[in-house]
Amino acid sequence: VEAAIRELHYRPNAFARGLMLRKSGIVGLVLPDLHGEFYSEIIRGANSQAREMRRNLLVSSALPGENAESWLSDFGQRGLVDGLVVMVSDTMASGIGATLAGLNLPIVMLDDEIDGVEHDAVVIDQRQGALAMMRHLVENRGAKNIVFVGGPETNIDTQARYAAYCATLKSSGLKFSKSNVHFLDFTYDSAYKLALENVNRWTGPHHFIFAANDEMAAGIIAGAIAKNVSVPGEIGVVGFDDTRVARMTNPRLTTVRVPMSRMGAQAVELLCQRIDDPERPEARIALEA
Amino acid sequence: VEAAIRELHYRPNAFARGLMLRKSGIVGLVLPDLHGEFYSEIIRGANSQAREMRRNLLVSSALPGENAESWLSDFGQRGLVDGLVVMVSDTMASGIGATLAGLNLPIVMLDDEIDGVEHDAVVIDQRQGALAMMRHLVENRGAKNIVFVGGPETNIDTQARYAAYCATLKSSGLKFSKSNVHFLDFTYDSAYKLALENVNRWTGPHHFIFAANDEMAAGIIAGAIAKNVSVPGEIGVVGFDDTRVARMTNPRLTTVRVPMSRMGAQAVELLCQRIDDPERPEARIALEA
DNA sequence: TTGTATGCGTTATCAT
DNA sequence: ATGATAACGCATACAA
Repeated sequence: VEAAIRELHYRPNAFARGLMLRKSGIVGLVLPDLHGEFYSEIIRGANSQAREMRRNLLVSSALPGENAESWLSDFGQRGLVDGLVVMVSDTMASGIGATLAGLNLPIVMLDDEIDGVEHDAVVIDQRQGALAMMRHLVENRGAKNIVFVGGPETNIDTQARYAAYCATLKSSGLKFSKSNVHFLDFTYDSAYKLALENVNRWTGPHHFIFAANDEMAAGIIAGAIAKNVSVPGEIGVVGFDDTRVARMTNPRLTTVRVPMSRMGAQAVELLCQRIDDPERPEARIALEA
Repeated sequence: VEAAIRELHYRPNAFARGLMLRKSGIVGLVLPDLHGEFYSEIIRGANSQAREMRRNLLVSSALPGENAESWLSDFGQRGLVDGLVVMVSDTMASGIGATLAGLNLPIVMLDDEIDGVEHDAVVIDQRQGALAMMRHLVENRGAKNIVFVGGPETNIDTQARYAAYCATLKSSGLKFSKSNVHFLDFTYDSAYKLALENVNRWTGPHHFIFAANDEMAAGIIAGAIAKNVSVPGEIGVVGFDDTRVARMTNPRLTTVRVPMSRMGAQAVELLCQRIDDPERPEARIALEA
């Protein structure tokens, strides 16, 4: 038989197999967006772990203006994937939770959780990371004034980092000012523009800018330099994520390392474990920033 | 019937459907690597086009040290995917061609072609782009000496860009020197190191460095600055790809735009067209750099 | 241990 | 036009 298999190049048919086993060997990875190094690294980690687990990886991100929920439920119920790794990121998209619950599929949430539904999760301890950064600015660098530049206000990462920002200001007796808080879109260009308009107001001894990702931090640095403001001489800028851009700014960026590819890998590992053993208790892995 | 479908949340089973139709609605995207913005943008374009065509996208990249060919043939013959978009990039991996031919699946090659096998292709006119850049340096900037910093010597993009480099030197009467050619690995860090060691030798009036991607160009600029060499004062540096880093260097990088996400999108479109109509004549789309 | 038959959920074919 | 049934390729339960 083995000889015949080789001779005829026999390969079991995936559909017939799936029909009996109710398994495809495919795990889905659903991301809110595919732009930038953050998502790219998650895919890379997920791919590598999927290969390790002998699974295939189906990647998908909703197009802007598309009804992600109806697509997701349709897609999930056709049985093509054995489970899903889902990242939502936007706190406005609360309907997704109910949709996922209705799928009756193993789900691993990335960087988020949904109530009332059994699912595994991989989260990054962002609060701790953001607190560490803020503490660093206040305690080691004697920060007197810190500007916060976030992504969209409804973004879950922005919220976590903003909360740590507020908490640290309070606990260290620094004054909070609404005019020190800006919500952008995580891009270099918008941060660059913001810096052009505001950097003169921002500068001062022991003044810092805490950007919610590295790309915006890089944009702010470039904007400051364009306005002849010296970084870190007249103002300090720090970022978040530790993407490759953090090594490319001049000076190199102080940032918070987020294990992006590990997130993807861990999520896929958790998912495959649960597919193999549906009875396993819920797991929630927190990765350190 | 329609009412019952809604009431019971009926969804056709993907396996049973695939068994009859011999179609899964899944297209595969096989990349040599998932590192960096280049591949990330290809995935983004492919995803967006796949959604448009109501297909799902399976992404995969071989792990280092893995036998990609046996995996590919096994995978392709199980019938899970309706077709493949394949990027190889390394001219050493010539065995892949025969493997793909044996699959008897619709194939779209990215940035490459394989002989003796019918397949569609999406290529970037790199030669033209690299020639344009070289001509710009020679004609508009009066370049007298140009250093070439490529990726791996077996990389297909490196070869195309290197060929244009050599051709332009020849046609414009500049002297070629083996010591002006370096093959690295496309990363910032290795280019940074290379610059630290060589930048003093490189500087001079009308001296330029032509890096085969933006990341290495950024690394070279940073290395030069670290050695107190002014860019572009004492030496000019140009890149390739027009990734986001090109906007982040200071000064902004002169580079060649490569429509990465368009590549991914075009490839998926071509693939789906062929899946729907196997008789369609071979297509080969060249995108301008 | 070896061989045979049934069912998985569809689509397609054929008889009504 | 409508309804019954075979076939897709495999895994599994059962008979030999």
